[in-house]
Amino acid sequence: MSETIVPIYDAQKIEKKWQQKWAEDKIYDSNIDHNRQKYYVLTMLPYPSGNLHIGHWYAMTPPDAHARFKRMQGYNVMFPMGFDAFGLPAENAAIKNNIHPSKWTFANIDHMRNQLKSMGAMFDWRREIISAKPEYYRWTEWFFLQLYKHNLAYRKFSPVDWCPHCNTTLAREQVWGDDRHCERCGTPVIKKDLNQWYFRTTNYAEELLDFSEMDWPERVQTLQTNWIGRSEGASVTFKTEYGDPMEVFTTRPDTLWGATFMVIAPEHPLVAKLTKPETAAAVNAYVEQATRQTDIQRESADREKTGVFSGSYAINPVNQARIPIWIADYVLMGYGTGAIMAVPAHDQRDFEFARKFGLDVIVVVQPDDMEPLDGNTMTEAVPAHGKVVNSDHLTGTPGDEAFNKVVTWLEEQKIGHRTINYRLRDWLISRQRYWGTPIPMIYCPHCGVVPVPENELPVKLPDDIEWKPTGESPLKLHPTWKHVKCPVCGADAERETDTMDTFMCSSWYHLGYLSPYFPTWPFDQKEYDYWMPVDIYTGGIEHATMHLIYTRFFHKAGRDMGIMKGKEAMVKLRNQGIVLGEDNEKMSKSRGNVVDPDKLVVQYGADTVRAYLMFFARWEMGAPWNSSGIEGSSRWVRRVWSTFLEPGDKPKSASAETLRALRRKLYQTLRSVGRDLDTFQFNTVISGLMELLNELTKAKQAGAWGTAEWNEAVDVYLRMMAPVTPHIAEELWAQLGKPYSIHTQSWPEMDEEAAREDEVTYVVQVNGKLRDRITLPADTSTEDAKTAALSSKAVLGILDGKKPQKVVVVPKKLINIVL
RNA sequence: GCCGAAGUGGCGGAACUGGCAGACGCGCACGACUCAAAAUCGUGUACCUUUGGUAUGUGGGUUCGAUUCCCACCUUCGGCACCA
Repeated sequence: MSETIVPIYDAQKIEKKWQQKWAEDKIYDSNIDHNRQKYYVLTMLPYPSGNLHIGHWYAMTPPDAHARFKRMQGYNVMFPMGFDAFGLPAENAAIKNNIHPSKWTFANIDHMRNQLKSMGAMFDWRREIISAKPEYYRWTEWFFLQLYKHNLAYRKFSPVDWCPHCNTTLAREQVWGDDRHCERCGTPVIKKDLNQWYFRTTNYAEELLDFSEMDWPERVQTLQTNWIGRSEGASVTFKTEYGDPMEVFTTRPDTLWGATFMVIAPEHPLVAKLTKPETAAAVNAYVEQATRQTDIQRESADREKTGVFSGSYAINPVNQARIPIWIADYVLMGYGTGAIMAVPAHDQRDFEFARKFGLDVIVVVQPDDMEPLDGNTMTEAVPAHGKVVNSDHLTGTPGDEAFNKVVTWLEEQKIGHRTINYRLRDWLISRQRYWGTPIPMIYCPHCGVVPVPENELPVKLPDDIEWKPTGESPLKLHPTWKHVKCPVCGADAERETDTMDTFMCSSWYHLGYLSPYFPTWPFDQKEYDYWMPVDIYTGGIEHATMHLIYTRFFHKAGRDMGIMKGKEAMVKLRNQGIVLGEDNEKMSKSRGNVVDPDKLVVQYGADTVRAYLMFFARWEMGAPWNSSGIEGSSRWVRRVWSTFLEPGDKPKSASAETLRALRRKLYQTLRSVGRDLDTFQFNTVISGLMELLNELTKAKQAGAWGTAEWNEAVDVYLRMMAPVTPHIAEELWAQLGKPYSIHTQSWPEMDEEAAREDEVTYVVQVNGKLRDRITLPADTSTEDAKTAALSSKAVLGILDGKKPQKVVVVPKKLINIVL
């Protein structure tokens, strides 16, 4: 063989060369083309932390292969990339290193953009957006104003979750775990009373539960459904002795007659009014210690119930019973109305409370399959549904009718109505930080809350800023920034000094790419009408209840305001898993198990890294990194190189049978690789290509090199490889004298005839056990196959003259002889 | 406690509609090449009491036939959780 004339595979050189050429030739520019079907591929944009992580490669390069595949199939594909550039790390770095967040952020972006380019992805960089640029955030501000105009943004003074380490408030979604810690830094959150801006996400609770016409993973649907937490029930208005209405929510209106007391949260507004002089001392002490308690202590489910009697009574509207009102922290101000009717016989929490404080337990539901219940002797609540008892005119109602019957009656009596309660809260967007989008509002002593006029947007962040982590927004401490004239009356007024949650920036970035920094509207309508909705969106599962709910809310609100169109912005969603360190732990600097993609690119080349990331795990599962595993992908890439470039022995001497087999395998692979690139089964894309290479090697040894079939196979192989390993595919394409560029070629045509099997191997089973294999022509009739199986030596030996009871023939697969 | 996902060789994983379990790769072993090593190439690689038998977390079921469908359980991971 003539190794000397075959160039060495130099990934570094090839990859740089082609990346440069593709950029010069603008082959990945995506423009409106009404003659072609559009395909918008979107991958969650990175935060410019400073360095690209292997996780970014894992998240981005397989979708890139998918995008490239779609492009070869003839779609007009847009695959944009940008940076989610506002956020705390920049500000923390600023404080630590005394460097301006903007400087830090934009330097990181420049570095990371180059790292991203080393992937060889088909990003259309003309469409890049950076959320921290005023040209971008003016529209984030504008969206805020639209939400405000449409009464979807409001300001409220209330206790909010506050991270003492990040010195800012957090949305409910950003508080995680049993100990209620900050999603970003892990510090347990505390409560603070602040005046904050909210979006009415709860207005869309019901619609957000509807996933029809969406191809989103079940897992995300479940997470979001649980997060929204819908419960059907009734709202019933009790009255205090003084006539104050006290609304409660219950999922069990059929137990209303069993309410023996009421419980209100320690923060409930009626606490003071209901407290009698003789109970004041106890109530005040209880409320005070409840406030002091952390949420961790208050919310642990196994904790013993505590509470105190308010001194007042309420009237149950269904039977005029006079029942005591208690104050207890097992009732949460944040869910329902902060007040409950307690039915100890049928709710375990109420039962424990009643037993501890000696309150009545009245049975009003009797399940058919249980002994008659007795409130005085029962040891736990019976939450099961069943026949209504002891409930005036409703006594005797079967369990399955009780709910509707009671609610209808409540509505007739005008004491209650059917309602639905959600766990979902409104989205708290105020952050007491500098590096975010300013909230474009002004507080005027005469006019109150006044929005900044749209033609004055953007409200820009000041550059000269002091870094004092005080818990107040740095904008508040700036000497001049907040002082403005009221746009309505001209009086001295003050700007809002809080900035927005960065999830606000990422709620509409998919629209930012359509026409970056468009001057007159958040996007160019022509681009919107052509490209939207996003055809496939990919990203990490950790955003299931944050970004992915916010962005759905944003789209629906935008649609209702006439800005956006359609039910959802992202039709299809796929989540990648996590690449763990070699030690099977999450990668972190402190563990020292971080895999650096830059080093891998230097060592193996981007194509090998791409191939390995697609091959080594099920993409949606993720797996621990394996540094010797990547050698396999590297070998594959180098074997492709040498197999295609080195001439074979005995060229053109292969038998017709060899060449037929080669084409068969080639087109069978084309079928599976195309299917798998379409359905995100990247690992089998690579294994399919590996198998085919093994077949090519065999054919080459058998003298196929130089034949028309060989050349056809190489051509098809390179096209199939192009989405996965774009550089080596382009280089080999060029070396073999084919016209530039392989990435503007179309996906190979399927040849069904070539892929057809001439022969099929039937598995012969006796009683389901494998006994023989027989190879028959593909067009053998089932009858002939059966005859062949029954005359197989192995079968005859087992049958030993007996007659089979039954013979099952699965065409082209299997024959099972049942004795 | 509730909701969800996943359990297949030493490892990552494959198996399209219920039809040959373990494709492909890693690792390992042996061999070729080499003075030697690396690289490369080739062969082998689930287990056992081996004319056969057992194996896809465990135990059942449906079926001629189950990794695949059904029931119960176990383990791991993720989410929610005094949510009325």
